[in-house]
Amino acid sequence: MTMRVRIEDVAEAAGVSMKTVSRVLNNEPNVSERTRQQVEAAVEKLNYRPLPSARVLAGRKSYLVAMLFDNPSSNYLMEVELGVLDACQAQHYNLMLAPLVYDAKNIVAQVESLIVQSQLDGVVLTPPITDDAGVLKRLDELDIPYASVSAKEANRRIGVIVDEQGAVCAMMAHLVSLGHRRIAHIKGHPAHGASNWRLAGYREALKRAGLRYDRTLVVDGEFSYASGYAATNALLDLKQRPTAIFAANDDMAAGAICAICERGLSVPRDISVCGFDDTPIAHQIYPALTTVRQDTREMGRLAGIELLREIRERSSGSIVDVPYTLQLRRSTGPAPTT
Amino acid sequence: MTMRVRIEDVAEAAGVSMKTVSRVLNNEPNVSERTRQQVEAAVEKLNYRPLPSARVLAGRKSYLVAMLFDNPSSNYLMEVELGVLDACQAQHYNLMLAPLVYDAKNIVAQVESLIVQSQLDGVVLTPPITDDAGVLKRLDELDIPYASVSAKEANRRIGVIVDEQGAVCAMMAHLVSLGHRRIAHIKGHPAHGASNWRLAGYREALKRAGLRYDRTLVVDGEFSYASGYAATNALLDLKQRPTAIFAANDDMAAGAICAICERGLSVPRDISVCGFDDTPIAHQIYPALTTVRQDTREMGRLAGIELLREIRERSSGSIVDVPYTLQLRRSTGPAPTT
DNA sequence: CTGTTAGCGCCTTCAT
DNA sequence: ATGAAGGCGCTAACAG
Repeated sequence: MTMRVRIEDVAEAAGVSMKTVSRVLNNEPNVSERTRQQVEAAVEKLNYRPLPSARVLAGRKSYLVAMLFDNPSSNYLMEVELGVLDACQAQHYNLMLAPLVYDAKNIVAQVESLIVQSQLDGVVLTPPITDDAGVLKRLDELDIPYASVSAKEANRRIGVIVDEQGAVCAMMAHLVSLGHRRIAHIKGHPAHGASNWRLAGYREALKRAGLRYDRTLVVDGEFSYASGYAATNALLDLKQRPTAIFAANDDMAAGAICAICERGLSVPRDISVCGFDDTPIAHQIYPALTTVRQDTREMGRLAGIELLREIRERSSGSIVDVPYTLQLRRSTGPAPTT
Repeated sequence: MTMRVRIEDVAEAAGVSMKTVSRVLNNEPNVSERTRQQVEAAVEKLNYRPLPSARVLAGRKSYLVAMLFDNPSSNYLMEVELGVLDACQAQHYNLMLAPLVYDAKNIVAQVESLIVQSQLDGVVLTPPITDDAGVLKRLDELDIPYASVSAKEANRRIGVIVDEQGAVCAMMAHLVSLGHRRIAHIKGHPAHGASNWRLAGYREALKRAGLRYDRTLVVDGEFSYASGYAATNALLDLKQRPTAIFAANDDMAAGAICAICERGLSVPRDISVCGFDDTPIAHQIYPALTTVRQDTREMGRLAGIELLREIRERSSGSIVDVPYTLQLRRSTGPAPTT
């Protein structure tokens, strides 16, 4: 039975006092570089990790942050979570997962109770909670630092974003270069800011390409496979079908491909399809999906880093812009010649 | 800004010692009924709530359990995690996520350090850590309660299982009833017990159907999409192709479908494909995948419940058998008539 | 720059 | 049945 390694043991191993070890652990100033390295070596060697309860009890901080999310079963959130976890572990913070039931009626109360009961030092917000005015207001009132992942423009203070509108424009340009002129768009869930940006990018791209905006080609969706499937069936019933479909996320694009195949049509020969996110499903369907990749895990990590920075030193967290990349795969091809 | 109410304040208000208040709070014996009521009244009046950190630091329990896992980006684990979270929240325990690098060399040390440093009250094990003899041995030595999700038979003490062999047999019977005689199997990752059960079920089913075991029809895989794709290409290169492919999980089945489509063949007209797990991808690919469904979230929840039961009262946790169901979808059909 | 001395709020052990 | 003293592991405040 191994005994727990305490700060005292690290101090002894490094030949310094407990307090000096504590300084190093908390990135406090007034430690010489040499001493810092000695302490870090000892921490590494003994594999020391501070006991959260003791820190909380002695100090004023809880070293606990939570990630707030709504729809728990999405690949997107899983990836973000792992990234946030990376950031927290690197700085010896604990991460609490807070699955919320996104119900406008009591969401604010849920959040407040969570923060007070658990003594949270800060929270990471994910869509669509990033854009709930009530939650944001209460967070400000409680003076709790928070970082948002892909918040709407108006709500951005600290966190990460991707230039989604630019990404959509770039993807649309690709479709246009393939000869497509009738390009449809399946919108995302209206509560998510991403839905707006992606739609904005779609319209912007049409304008740049000199194509007119045809509202019959823009249909509602809600980010789910089923909604993409339904939306595509509506598009296929049109007198004049689109030659390409840009779905606001991969799941809906997968649903679109299914609907197209079921009618005996071929992707991309008859209709090209592209998505957004580059979730695992993108390369696990046939044909592999052309999509926009955003590094969600990295986004989570950066959001975590900015949050912790803000917690450590107020007003020092910022917005980080994470680059996107186009993943051109088999689901897009030249427009059919009519 | 009010000062925090401490146990001392309650003691004073009730006219007793701190320890007596503590006894009442923890339902310990040796408190007269009259005293108990006085204390409870004081607690109520002052709206006192014990501070978790202080409790953990002073006591021996941490109210913290961890879920150990290896491959973080799998739908399977995400679901299990949510289930475990359900169980923990219901009993006011905290869940810590422990992504491990499964490297036989230091996995035991990683686990030990995690447990000791974080003062874990128990852990939930997921495959393949469930079957790492070194880890299990050390867990027993440390006398740390643990619950396993789908452990190998020999390692089952507390946790949840599914009759995977029976499930595979049932699915195979379905294929046989569709007229298939040349049925291939893509094996799972060798370190996972599930791979063995599924292979065993495959052989068992062949025997029951009076079909001979043809080793050229059984190929290696490792649960990844890419491995399913590669394995299927090998099968399609055979002089005598299979008419059905049973992949040990859904990701590999998706890879199989892709490989088949790429050769211009059709699923299920030329070849039927089925998988295992019923992860989201199963109904997000075309054609929708016939597969075995196991309720992974429920499995996580039950594993959490059994673990907490064991923590509360030793030797009271047990093994729970979770039922499976066959999901018959479009990827399987009648065997082609030769 | 570094070390010493007190606790943080609660539970444990050992008295009474 | 109850209480007093001591410490859990860490950090804040104050020395040097």
